Amino acid sequence: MVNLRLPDGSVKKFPKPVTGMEVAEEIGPGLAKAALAIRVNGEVADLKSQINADSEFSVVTASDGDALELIRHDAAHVLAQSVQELFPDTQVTIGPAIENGFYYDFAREAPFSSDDFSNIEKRMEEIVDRDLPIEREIWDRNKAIEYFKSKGESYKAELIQDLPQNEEIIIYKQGDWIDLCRGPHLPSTGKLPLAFKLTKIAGAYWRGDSTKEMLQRMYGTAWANKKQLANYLTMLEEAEKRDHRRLGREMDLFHLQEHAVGSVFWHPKGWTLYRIIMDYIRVKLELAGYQEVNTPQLVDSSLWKDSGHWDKFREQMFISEVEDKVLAIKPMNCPCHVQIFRQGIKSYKELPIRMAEFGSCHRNEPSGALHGLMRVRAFTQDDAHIFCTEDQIVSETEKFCSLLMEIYKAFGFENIQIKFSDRPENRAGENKVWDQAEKALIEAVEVAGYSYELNPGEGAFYGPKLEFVLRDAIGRDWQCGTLQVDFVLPERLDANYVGADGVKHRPVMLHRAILGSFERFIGILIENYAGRLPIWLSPVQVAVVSITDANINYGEKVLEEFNSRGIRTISDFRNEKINYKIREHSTQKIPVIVVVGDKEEKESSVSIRRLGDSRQETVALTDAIDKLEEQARVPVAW
RNA sequence: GCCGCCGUAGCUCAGGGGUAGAGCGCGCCCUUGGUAAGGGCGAGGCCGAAGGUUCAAUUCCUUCCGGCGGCACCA
Repeated sequence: MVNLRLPDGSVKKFPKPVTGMEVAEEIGPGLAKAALAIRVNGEVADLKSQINADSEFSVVTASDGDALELIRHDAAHVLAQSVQELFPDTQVTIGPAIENGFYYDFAREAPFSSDDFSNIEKRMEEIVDRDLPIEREIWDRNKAIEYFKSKGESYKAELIQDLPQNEEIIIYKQGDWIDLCRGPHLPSTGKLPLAFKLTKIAGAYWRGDSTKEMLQRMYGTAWANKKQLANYLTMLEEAEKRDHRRLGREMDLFHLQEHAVGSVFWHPKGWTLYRIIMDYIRVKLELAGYQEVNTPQLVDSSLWKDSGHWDKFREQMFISEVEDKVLAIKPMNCPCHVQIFRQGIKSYKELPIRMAEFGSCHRNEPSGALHGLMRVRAFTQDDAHIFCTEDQIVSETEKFCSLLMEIYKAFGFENIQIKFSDRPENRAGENKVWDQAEKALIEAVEVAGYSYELNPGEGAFYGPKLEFVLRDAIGRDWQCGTLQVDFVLPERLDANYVGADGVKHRPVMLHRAILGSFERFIGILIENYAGRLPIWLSPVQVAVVSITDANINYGEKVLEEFNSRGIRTISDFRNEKINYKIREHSTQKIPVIVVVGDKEEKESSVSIRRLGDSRQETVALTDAIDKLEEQARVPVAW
């Protein structure tokens, strides 16, 4: 007897083991037709799989959240079959479902091109039409290896060989096409909704290892229906419109050019934005008890050797040889901050010392990693190092976290996740020291009351770290802030303070940043707001626009009054129609357009129009200034 | 760094063995117009760089540089 509890709480009884399909048919023919798979005790399984014991049971249909993964995984298989039918010289490797779609990695001498997509998609649709049953089989390991070897599928054979000895070799068949796969799958290719599309072709290393050969990865997207597919494609277009590289040019914020690859040319408006953010952070840090410093760009290699960078980080450092010295452009600020700490004798009474620098750093990032403002070779961090005692780690962590949360909130980010990254392979310092540092940091974040997830092996070479990941308006995650506990560098660079006992002690160093780099953070801001920055961040806050030449004198007066109150205001008194000017300043994403015409001039008022809102409001000039001054102000807590 | 694609006017792009085109933008003129593009005229290009093939290269080939998409990397 098998008892199955259905989602509505009722129980179906079967005298002997049944397949998912049989249960679905028992419940109703409509459901049986819509069934794609089943869920037994929370695990998705093939419709044809047998249920031998009492279970929680439900049927997975296209509207089920788990259906998409099945659909995407099947789409990958159908893609692979299509490619092998059209291009028999292709070997298959792996092809999983991923967020929004799927990919399949192929090995083939000749490159595929996106021109091949329409043919491949057509063949995929044909295979769906053929409605091939998808059958699951368990094969003998050696037979499977022999089979794939005989077909010239060396990658598949390698995969099977590397599977743990006790693992079953599961094979899925659709028609005469066979793949090693864990499943589960749809019951037949005909169940795959015709709502997929190939999106891109790119290289990918075999087994994700850059020392191994490069395969050709074909990406696609797949959905439960055409409408979902269309929505997704629209969403991609929207995301492209908020690309900070495009908006940076359109809004005249910055540019990049090949004479300084990976470095930014900031234009006046972009630099204004940069400065607003920096000024804001500067005030916040001062209020939080930090002292700002500034340290050299070019530093002798001997310091980097002492700090450990020469060993662990040299590849990414720009080196300059002058006379008989080898200098490096600093990739980090920490060793320099230790030098400031080391000047004079420090007492425990001075700790914690919070040393901040808007530190300009250069790192020779791999060319393929560069990406607009998000990944550059020259950047400025909102960097600081807190020199403290071990006892102070917890309270400093708490203070830092609350400062960070407050600042993120001011920029409009409220969804923050914390990751804890522990010791990496390539590291400095004894294991004992790492034990100590990891324990201290975990304890600190727990006392501070934040939840976090583990990110094993991703710490900095000198210490474990917390990473603060913020989620933007369209759901993408960005790692910005960081807090790292470091027992290594103070040791290596011989930093010490005199304790209450009159003896020298090592301080602990907390490396921390909130924005990360200004460049990257500005990129994130632009994309998060799709260029429509909050008024306090807008490089130009107000445009004063005249209706006709007759209003220019009044317009000049309005402009002057706005600017004299610290509101960043430009004027547009050109001989153009008001529609034209509204459009232009709207596309420039200026948050407030102030229109002055005869009416406004006569009554000393202005008409205010806000970005994204076609309504207008006419208010007295003095009121307008008071109100906008208030709204345009930097949100510093006093 | 690796694989693939791409590089033509400020921007978006078309073209293609006989040294170039559109729209937008820009300049000038007309227009003085009340909330997302008024009209006319005009200027603007070493067709990424260097080599090669060819009577002839922006076009074909090679190399380099840069960009884009992934992969790897992000200490």
